[in-house]
Amino acid sequence: MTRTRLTAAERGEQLVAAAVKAFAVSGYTGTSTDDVARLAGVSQPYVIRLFGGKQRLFIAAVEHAAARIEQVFRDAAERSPDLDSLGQAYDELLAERDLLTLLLHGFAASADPTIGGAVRECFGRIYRLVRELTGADAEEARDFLASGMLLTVLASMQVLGPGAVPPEPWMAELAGSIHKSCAEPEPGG
Amino acid sequence: MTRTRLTAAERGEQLVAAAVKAFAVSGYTGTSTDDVARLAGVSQPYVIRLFGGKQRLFIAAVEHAAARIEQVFRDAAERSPDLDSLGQAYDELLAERDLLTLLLHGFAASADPTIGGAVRECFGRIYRLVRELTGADAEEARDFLASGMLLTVLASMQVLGPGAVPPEPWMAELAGSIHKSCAEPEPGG
DNA sequence: TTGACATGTTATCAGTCGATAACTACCTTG
DNA sequence: CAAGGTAGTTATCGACTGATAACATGTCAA
Repeated sequence: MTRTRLTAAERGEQLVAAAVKAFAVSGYTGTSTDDVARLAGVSQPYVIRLFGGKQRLFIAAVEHAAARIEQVFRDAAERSPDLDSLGQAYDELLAERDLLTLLLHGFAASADPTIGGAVRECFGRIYRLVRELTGADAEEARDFLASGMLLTVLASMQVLGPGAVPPEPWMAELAGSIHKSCAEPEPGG
Repeated sequence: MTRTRLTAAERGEQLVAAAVKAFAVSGYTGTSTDDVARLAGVSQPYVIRLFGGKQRLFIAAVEHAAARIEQVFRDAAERSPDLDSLGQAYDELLAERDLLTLLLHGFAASADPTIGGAVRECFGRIYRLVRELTGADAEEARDFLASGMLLTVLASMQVLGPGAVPPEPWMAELAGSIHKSCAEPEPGG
């Protein structure tokens, strides 16, 4: 029989994973701690006790998402330490839409000082990591992050990524011009 | 004596303006219809009756913000129909942070099908307008929107715009490299 | 003036939410 | 086995929210 009780650390990780999924759908205020609790199969008061409050759970989820992106970037840079490599890695992150949408909810929720502080720190860390891994200058890093933000927004709007909405012409145009710079050989060549 | 009663249309406009401000701070679920009502100086049930529900009020606010951006772009294109001109206009929109943050909340809330549909329509309309006004190709328009999304996120995070947080090094770097392409002469030259 | 419509309010409700308190069950260590 | 810490639950609460209903007030045309 499987273990019936987990350590607090294990349960915490499980809850953060559930929080990423739940908060990505409905945002900070729109998601109840009970939503997260049920997704992880525990009771709602236990979530509160483990994290000390809803806000801390949300911030933990945002930081988890940011850490995941950092990890993906590090892996990509290990293969090839340039912006193209990281860009390709970010494209693959579109498959994990929850991460990106959660971050977007975090950005939008920055009016709350505590959340804003945490979110800015995550963003700054990613910016510095991109420059450090690729040696890009400020302008190059800025363009890279700009593309990333557009992809993040499009993914959250379900214009890109798995389970995307039926494409309108403008969506196809936008998606088609993505990573033109990555120089895929023309189809049928 | 000033009129004590407004027409429904006038009150509606007033409420949409209040909704933009209120929803920008706390998002769709985090803002109560009573918040909006008090900001506009009317009772909460009246807001519901005028708009039919909270969701319709939110969508009206998002569409208002998008329409404002379209208007700013049209004005800019009338002066000079190129992307630099529109980019400069968008920079000035940073002063109206509410608009951009509200849109960001809208993007993030796209998991709701009704809101998602409205938000995607606004985004598509802006994309088409940019191409139409400037004659930009898909790739140019994409880069323009990407920069816009980064600016929107930075403004929402209070990294840019009025009342921004005390700048960290990475913020100064990101802000400093913005619109390098707009070719300001080097300082002290 | 009067009546009818449009503008707006107060009262109220059923549902939801985050958080606390108190209790229970499990597991390890001596 | 006993005991104490760890993991987890149920019960409950006060506050808040969106929406409805009923009522009140201002405005304009005939």
